[in-house]
Amino acid sequence: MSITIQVNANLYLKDPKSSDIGLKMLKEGIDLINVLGFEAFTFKKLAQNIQSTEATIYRYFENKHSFLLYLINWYWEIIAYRLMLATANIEDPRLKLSNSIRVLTGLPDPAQFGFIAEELSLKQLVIQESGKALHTKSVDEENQDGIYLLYKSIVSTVAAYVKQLNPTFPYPEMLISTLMENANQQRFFSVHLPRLTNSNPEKDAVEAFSQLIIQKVLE
Amino acid sequence: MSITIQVNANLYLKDPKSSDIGLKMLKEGIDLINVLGFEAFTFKKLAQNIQSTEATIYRYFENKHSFLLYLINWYWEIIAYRLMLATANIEDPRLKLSNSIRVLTGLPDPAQFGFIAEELSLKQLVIQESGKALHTKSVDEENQDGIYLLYKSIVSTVAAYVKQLNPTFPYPEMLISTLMENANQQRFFSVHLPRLTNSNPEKDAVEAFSQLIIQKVLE
DNA sequence: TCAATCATGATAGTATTACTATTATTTTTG
DNA sequence: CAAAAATAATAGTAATACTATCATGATTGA
Repeated sequence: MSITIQVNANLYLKDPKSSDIGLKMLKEGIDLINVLGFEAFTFKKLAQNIQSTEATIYRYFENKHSFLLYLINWYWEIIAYRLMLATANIEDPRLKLSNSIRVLTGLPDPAQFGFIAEELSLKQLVIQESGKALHTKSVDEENQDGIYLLYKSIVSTVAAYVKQLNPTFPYPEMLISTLMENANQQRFFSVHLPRLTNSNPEKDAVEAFSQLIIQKVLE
Repeated sequence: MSITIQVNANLYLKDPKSSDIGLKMLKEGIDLINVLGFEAFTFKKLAQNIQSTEATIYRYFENKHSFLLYLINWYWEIIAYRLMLATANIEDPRLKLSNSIRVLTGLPDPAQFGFIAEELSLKQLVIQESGKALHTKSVDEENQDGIYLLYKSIVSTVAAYVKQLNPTFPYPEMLISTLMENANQQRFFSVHLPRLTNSNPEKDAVEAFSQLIIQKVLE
């Protein structure tokens, strides 16, 4: 089975998944950003890496920033897809929620993944760079263009399970967005500033922490 | 009473608090970054704003990135100072912790502030830009230079109260760094992506949420 | 199969940025 | 008041984030 995940059309000028060279841009782009960091990443370097030219890349993406947003949205699409799978045919809201928290904050199950090839390197990229995509003067404009619809719908879906379990809990969206964002933050800490966390790459504790919070807060 | 808060000496070439023009750099720099966003902020623009030159600013700060780190560290110094005040002469660890959470996640008490003039605009800057300062390829180097010592000591101090209250809780540092980072994140959401949160600028709920988490998790 | 269209490549160019360097002028201080 | 230090003025550089132009190769549809 092979799955192609579609990304919001406002994020590209020409669909990169519609051509070989576009696919190369995505694949090599992810790796290059992971190696160089987003600041040092340039379309020129990417063009060299895929034996193409800056002009060609600019025909697919308006600019560097859009390219990053595209990749992050792609990641969210994967998460949304996994979320759907993980909650399908489950009635118990408690289980629905706990499966969702696994998808949002856990590490991808090695037994399961592989069929979305870029998932791991994309996750790496999101951990390192997603903060930069959001915290710009252009958030509001991008929000208007619907760039964050998917992100909001993920939070809203999972927050609904929270409401089901505990209708009087006053902060369902805040609880979910906290745990979601925090998962990336803690994994960044665990590599670079380990004193700020109790998780580490050998024994990842981010999901356990998140499940604990959920359980304690809603019990 | 007037308080001057000292910032880590690795963050500047020449102490900006030691001269008039240096102080202007800080004051105008904060405002300019808040207006333009860090990406569009340049030393040239700052120089124009303070009737000085790029060269002069470069004698105080190695580069734009260091300037941002300086400002964020200054904010942490203020927080550390407030933390010290808020926990002085208190024995009960429960109260110590709850006062600490107020300092880390609450809004500054209008009755109290004013004596550190830049506090409000600095907080604004931290909410918008602090993610960018951390998520760079140079984190590890900066960490080696001791840039994050203060941040780590804040987390460690408050985590110690958590341990006192509940010695078997397995994630004290993670709990505190989660709530600390989240406070900025949620306030960003409340302005730009309100569907992701249950706090809003009119009725800020970030501290209440944080205190609730603490209470539920440690009870 | 051939022309038209389209995607890409090659190359050049521009304004801005993030600095560095040099020298002149002003301010501070002993 | 002289020497030292700080700042201003100005110029310059390599890199970046694009835009523009035109040639070439591939695709397609009549």
